[in-house]
Amino acid sequence: MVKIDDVARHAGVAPSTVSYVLSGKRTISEQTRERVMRSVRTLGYHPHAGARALASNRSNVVALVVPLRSGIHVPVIMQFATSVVTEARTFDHDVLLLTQDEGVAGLQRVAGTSLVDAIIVMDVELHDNRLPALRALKRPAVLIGVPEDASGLTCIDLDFTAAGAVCLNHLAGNGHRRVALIGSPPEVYKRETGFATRLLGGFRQAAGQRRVKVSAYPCEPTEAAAKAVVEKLMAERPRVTGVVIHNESIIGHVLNAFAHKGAQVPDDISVVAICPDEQAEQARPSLTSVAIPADELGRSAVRMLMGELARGEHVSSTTLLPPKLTERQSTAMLVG
Amino acid sequence: MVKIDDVARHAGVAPSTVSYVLSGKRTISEQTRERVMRSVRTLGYHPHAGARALASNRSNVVALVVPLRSGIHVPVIMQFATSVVTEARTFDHDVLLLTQDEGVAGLQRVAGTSLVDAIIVMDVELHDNRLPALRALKRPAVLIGVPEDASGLTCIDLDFTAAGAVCLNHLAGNGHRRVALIGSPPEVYKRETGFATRLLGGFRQAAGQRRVKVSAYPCEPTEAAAKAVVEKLMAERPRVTGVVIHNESIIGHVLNAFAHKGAQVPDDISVVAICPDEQAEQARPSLTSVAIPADELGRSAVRMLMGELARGEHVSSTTLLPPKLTERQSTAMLVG
DNA sequence: ATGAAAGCGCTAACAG
DNA sequence: CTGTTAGCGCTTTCAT
Repeated sequence: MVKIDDVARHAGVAPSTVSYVLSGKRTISEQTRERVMRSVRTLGYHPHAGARALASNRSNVVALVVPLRSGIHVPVIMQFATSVVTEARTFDHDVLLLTQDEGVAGLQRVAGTSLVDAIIVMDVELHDNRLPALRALKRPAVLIGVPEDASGLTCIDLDFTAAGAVCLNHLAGNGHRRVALIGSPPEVYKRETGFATRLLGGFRQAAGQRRVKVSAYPCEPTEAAAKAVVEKLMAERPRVTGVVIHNESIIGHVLNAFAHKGAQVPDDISVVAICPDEQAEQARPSLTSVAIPADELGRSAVRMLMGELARGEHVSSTTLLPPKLTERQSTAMLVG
Repeated sequence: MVKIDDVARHAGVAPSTVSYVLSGKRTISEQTRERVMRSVRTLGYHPHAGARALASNRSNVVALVVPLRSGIHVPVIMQFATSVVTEARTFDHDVLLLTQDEGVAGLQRVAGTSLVDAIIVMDVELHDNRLPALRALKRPAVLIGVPEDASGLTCIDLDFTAAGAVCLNHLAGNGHRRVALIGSPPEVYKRETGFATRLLGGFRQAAGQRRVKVSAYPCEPTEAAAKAVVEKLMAERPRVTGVVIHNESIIGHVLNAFAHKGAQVPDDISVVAICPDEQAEQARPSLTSVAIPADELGRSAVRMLMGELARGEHVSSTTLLPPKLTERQSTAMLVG
């Protein structure tokens, strides 16, 4: 392995100069910079990550904790993870992948060993058991999702309360007076995962203001469950004309079920989904939807972390991205 | 931060003894081991990962390169990644997540800086441009997928050739004489991703031996494309009674399209899928399928890497996992 | 079965 | 603008 002394010798400078050229932490004359860079390239020099981490107290790695459980659409996780990796690379950082099942111990391990400089935690629940550990950590962390008590923490998420309201208001604005929400599986609400609860809350509150009658139907992520829920809905509330779907996995199945029962979208039923734009565009008919901005969340999470690392000081904050509703073919004005 | 000297002092031993207790690299009396472990716990000691990597020339991290492109079912990637992380943890290793778009440079970076001890590369193509770099790397690597020239490399994959044959033989054994393959998007075949090409090859070869007439229909991963392909198939080859689907994303759509055209599965059409067992079980009707063993591939990949790291010597090999076909409700004996 | 001490390769004062 | 040097915290010979 070629090391910094080799490069220094080859370029006729001091090792520290090579280090400074590489880190840009002090001004170097264009001459020597070039000479050093040439040596770096010809020798194929790669600084040793461990040595660097030891000397600088920075590993240039961030941890990403991904959920494994149900209720979160896998493609959204992947999209988020990809966005985190890509953005981290623009800051010269790498990403260590952790699964949620390591829990608190995993966080303490990677932070305690200085394996990572910072942590991103996906899918944080309202009463997440990792919150105390996260607060006690000596490294910056950003949570995707907002716990009930976010004090001392940095959180970011889509504003699901506003998203619920936006969906309802869109339907109400189109004249719909009876609207149903087809949502996540019951266990997601029980577990108190913030996003499902918040969306339902915003949905209900807006309904109250608009004097729209609403009902909620949790739904497991299977075709059979989707079909059953649609049948139950149509039997129990035959006068419902608007539906909000907050469960990416079953969107297609719900649409098929409506078609099967002879309900045309949007002629008989208007549908709004909360899902990635890509999915909304591919559906037939294309879906009016509130986007799940996985890319933006990932990018923002990384940027906030890098900001904290650069400043060296921690400021608690929670950022809620405003929902963006895009009108497509699945919603229409209620006639008659 | 508490360091090894603190632990040593607290336990009344030398730092090296603490190190040996933790690594188990030499025999320690039960007495001192316990004393040291108690000190470790009471002080909350976590060895510094960078220092460790520098001194031992081992980072205890493996890189996982995941694909971003189309043609690979996202849930399978996640399942594989999860399995890799979980298995790596049992060997006290962590996983660094890389995306394919960093290409050769990414491999050289993480290997060159000693950030990782070993590398797992998913979705390797027949003529993958990373092969030379992978061969030249001074660290063990295992490829998921088998390139045309696998010399000097360690590869592992499902035996897709055998899988193609198994699917065809199952249908042929049930009396089907005309069988179609609905496969991956055309670009996957053009790109020469091994698995699609191999499956098709095994399928065709078995058909030749069995004197079954076969045809192949590439298919984009959208509902519209699936519907179009089914219509085309039924128009062009009305006498086809058996179908193999090798494209996880469209399985549901294909089944719906058949139903829509009045073709009952399995009464009119027998269907075999290549997909994760979980997906096959959830489909209605449940699908006779050859499993994509993402878990097992992930576990095996990690184990092979750990083996090489332990032995310190590289042996090239390619492991093909035998396909396992599970009969479910979607295939039946051809009658009439 | 345990200690002592020499690095591992780099960064960041400090010095000029 | 550049060089000198003292560590960063651990592992691992070499000793005993």
